[in-house]
Amino acid sequence: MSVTTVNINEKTAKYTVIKQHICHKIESGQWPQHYKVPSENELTQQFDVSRMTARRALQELTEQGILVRAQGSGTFVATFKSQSSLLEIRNISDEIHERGHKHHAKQLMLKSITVSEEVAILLNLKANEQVFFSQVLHFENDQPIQLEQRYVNAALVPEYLLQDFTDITPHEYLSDVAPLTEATHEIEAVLANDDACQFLTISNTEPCLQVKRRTWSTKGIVSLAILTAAGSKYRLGNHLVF
Amino acid sequence: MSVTTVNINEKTAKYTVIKQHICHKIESGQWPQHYKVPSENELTQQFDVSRMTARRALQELTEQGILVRAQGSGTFVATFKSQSSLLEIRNISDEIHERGHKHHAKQLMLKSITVSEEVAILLNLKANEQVFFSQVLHFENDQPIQLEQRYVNAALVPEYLLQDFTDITPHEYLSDVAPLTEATHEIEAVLANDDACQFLTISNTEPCLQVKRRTWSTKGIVSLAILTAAGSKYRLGNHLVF
DNA sequence: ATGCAATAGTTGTATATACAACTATTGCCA
DNA sequence: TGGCAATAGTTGTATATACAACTATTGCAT
Repeated sequence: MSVTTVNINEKTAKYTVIKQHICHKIESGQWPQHYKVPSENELTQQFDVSRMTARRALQELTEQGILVRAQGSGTFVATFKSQSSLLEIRNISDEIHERGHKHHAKQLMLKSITVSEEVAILLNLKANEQVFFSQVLHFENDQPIQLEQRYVNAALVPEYLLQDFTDITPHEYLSDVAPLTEATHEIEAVLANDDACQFLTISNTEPCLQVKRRTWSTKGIVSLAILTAAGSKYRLGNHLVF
Repeated sequence: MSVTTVNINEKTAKYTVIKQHICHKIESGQWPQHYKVPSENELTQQFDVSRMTARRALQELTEQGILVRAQGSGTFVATFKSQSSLLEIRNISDEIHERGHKHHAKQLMLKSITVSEEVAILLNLKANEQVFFSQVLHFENDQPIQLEQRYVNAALVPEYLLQDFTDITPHEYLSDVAPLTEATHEIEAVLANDDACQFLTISNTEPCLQVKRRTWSTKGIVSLAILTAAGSKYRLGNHLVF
């Protein structure tokens, strides 16, 4: 006769127990910064597990930035002084959807082709290379909230201007065409220029949040987006939107 | 006689080879979103490795958000449409040091104790709970660049006002006293108030970048910091500073 | 045809083992 | 004492194995 046992309580894996034990030591102050934590072999004995299990606990805590490992030397509590936080930069339509079921609309204002030298420098291109430009105004509940001005490397995304961006945002289109990219950002507080004032229906004395976002693929820079939002209209939470 | 062989080229571990292979398939578009990637057993055969090695490759790509795994079903290419980027929020002294060996100074402007109801609400405290306040001006090369106004939960950090912050910043002190915390942020573009204008030596029409940062420990909210920087003076790179 | 049990396939956890690569210490020899 | 080789200890990579947990399909009995 066989009996099937069912775990009602959440099973806690062995490596999780070890992780919690180590976290507790650090949180309670017993293990200060740079403290040498028990080696894999020591944990193996203390918790009566295999070395691979002890290793997994140390490994995952290292990935979380709580421990630091050095081959040949040992594992140590990381310095948490210069612990840095992260701010998420998100897709604007995702953002608006999650902030309550508000309506997100967008309006394409302008599409053009440029060969300007200034713009080429912004994109790290040569002066004679083609750049596409698009200007999209994003709405939330019929209120304009963000102006998106985007320069796109024509060589990498030749069909960019053929899109009309009614179904997807420029960001979504580029993510499809040139996936697995990296991005760098600059954030500034600025006064909007005349165009932006008009589109966002604000006065030219109102401070705006401006994010410049450069995205890269393995073949080079894909686009530079300049997003401008009126500071008082669009307060950002734990993340910026794009 | 024994011969020692030395690897001149960087050794590439087997699991790394598998990771690169998978990444290539995805980057080149051969494996689209939601594509079912080979199972651990299949990879084991294809690459002539053990299952644990194949597993490690899938595991690490999952941690990077490139794959998604479902027990019992399989491993799939993740959706990269709403891929979100991250903006790092860093310690201000670290930041200045790394931007070239510029000098970072700070000047403590004010320390006080408050029991104001407004402030208590900001910190999610009851109206009668004590709050400390500090105001520190940060300099880079003798130029004021950031004003840091900070409200601190007195119950959690009773000795906050005893510090004079000549050696460490308030942020560093709090990180020591209440480590392993989480934080939420709000970013706004604002016009500086009169105090801030005076300290930062800017006019009251100049837009400023303002970050509100709430830090939490397991015992509750620790502090609310309001950091104000003149937009034109302090353009932020890939990270905000604190 | 419907419902249900058995089954094959997949990922998750855990162990035992072996060797490689690196570090710090020990101890010997000059 | 100074320099160097041997050694012990630590983390990194890799394999083989076993079983648990979950999912989707297959196939049988009603």
